[in-house]
Amino acid sequence: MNDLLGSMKKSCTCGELEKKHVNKQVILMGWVQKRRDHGGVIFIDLRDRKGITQIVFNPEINKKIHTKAQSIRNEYVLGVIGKVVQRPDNMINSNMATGDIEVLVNELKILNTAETPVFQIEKNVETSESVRLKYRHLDLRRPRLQKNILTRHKVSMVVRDYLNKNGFVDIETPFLTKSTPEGARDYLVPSRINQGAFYALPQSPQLFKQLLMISGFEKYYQIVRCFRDEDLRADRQPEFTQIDMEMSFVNEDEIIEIAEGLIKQIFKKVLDINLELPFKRITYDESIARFGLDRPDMRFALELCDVSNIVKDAGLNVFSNVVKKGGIVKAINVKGHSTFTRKEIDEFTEFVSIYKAKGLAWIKVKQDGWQAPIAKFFTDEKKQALSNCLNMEVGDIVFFVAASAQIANEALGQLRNQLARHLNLVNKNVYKFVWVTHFPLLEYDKVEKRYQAFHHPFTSPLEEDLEKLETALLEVKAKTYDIVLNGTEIGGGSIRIHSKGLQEKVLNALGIDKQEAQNKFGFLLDALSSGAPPHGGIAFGFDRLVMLLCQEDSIRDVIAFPKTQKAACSLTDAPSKISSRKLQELGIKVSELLEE
RNA sequence: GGGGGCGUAGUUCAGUUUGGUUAGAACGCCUGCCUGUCACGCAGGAGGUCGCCGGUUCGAGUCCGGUCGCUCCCGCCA
Repeated sequence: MNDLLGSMKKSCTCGELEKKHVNKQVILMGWVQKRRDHGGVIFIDLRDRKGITQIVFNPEINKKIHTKAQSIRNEYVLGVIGKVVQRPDNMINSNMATGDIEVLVNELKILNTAETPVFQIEKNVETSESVRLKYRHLDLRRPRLQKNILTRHKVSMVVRDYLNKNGFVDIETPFLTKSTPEGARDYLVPSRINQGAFYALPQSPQLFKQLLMISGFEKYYQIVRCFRDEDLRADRQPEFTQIDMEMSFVNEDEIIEIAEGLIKQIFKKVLDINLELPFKRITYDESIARFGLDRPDMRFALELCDVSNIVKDAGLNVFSNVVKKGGIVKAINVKGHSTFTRKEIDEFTEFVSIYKAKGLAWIKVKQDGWQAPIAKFFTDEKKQALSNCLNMEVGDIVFFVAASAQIANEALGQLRNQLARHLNLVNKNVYKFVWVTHFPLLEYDKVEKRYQAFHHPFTSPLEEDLEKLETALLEVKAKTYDIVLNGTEIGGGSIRIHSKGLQEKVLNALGIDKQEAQNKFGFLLDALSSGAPPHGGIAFGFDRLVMLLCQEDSIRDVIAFPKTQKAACSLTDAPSKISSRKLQELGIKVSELLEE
């Protein structure tokens, strides 16, 4: 039988006692981190969220309590009353925050016993993720997740504080909402009252925050859950959190400025790092040209170079044929690494094949000339041109990918990051931000055979590109801005369309005719015609941001109760089957194929 | 939908290449001893459906087929 808490009240935490508290009577409560039973004296490390304090049971001081303490095991929950005493000089533990003192116990309550945990509640005891997820309540006791979750809390506080002070209003938006045709797959919720009809969980509060601007709130924010029914990744969960913002009467610069201020505050308050503002800005086109990706890691150079014009008639068919078909040849010069082995090059070749590159050509620049299978195809003149373009010097190795622009850029951009990892060029303690602006408004989906919004269908085109809406859709750039930190997109936004006419035009370009537009977005179009102010906003991936601040590799490690890659919760076993009665109530019949 | 990795004591792993006696180690756990430890120490002990199902074989942790789970990635994620 456990002891009752009664009127016992924690007087301090296990992390705060030091020399100046000596002789004080204290009441501590917490979990047993470790017991060391010497037959005579028993030491117990008592842990709470703030730290660990050594408590001592001495049979000479209190025989009865000492006897009781013999039954204590790891993770038991204790309440103790005792006196803070200074440790003898030679027994001070300098590795411990509270190592100067210990607490001599004169009253002990065993508030709860505990089964031996399936894994040790300690730092640096490796445990597989499946076990950690199944016993998440135990994993959350450990220092790593405690720290991450507290960091997450701190970020959230800083965000709220900053936005509140800047006049933003926290407004909740519905979770039970309308399915939209564009974008990710929706999570659906059946309606019992309207059988056969479904709500969708929001992929983001996009339209609601625009409506709030139309309602005149001018500055909105929310730290809000979003839902997308797509396959998971280390940085993608089916439910995730955004810092969502929207402002009226602003242009891109004002939103970027507010967002930069927010990031600066977070880094200052959470990591005590002073970021320099403003962050660098590059356009989407420049980002793709120089780094191959729309989320460049700016911690290292290794820029890409388009060599199509030089190699297209160099007599090397794999290059010239690609250029003839409208593709490109891009190259990356890895300075000073002509020492790459055959095996390393093979690995890089295999790496780019993930991104559909069919091969990876290379040239090693040696003292006595080029060493490369493709070298013989180049005339001296071409060699010189290539050398100049890529700044090739003795000791360098250059990699080439020839493919469609999309594949070549993606493959070489990914290779760029891979090379940086391989060569250890990335410093984990450096934080390089960059804004990537002016994304295309639309892209062409070859599978669906139609245009799709690159960002979302409510994004405003650049004013100077409005005419191209009629003539060259794919050349229209948009008023967008993504913020990228060390190669990870942590946020993005846009200026929205606030005129009904333009919105209809863009929907039309997306292949949504007037009738369909009215059905699906009628409420927005109506609102736009009711006096909508110019407005725009941004959303940050809260989990990703916290992940980077915690130097974790997966957002699962900054979410208290994450899902597995099959979108299941190991702790609760969700999702699970439901009774036929409940299904009936909802008017839902599960396909026979799925039933056993 | 596709490709890669992993699955052996409570936990982390070795053993699988080349099938062969009783499947090992560390940590944890249990018992006893121990009055100054803090990775306490000493002595002893318990603990395994080798993910699951099937096949090959005299014999399978090991080989083959299937399946489930975890994970990384491609596709997907406006």
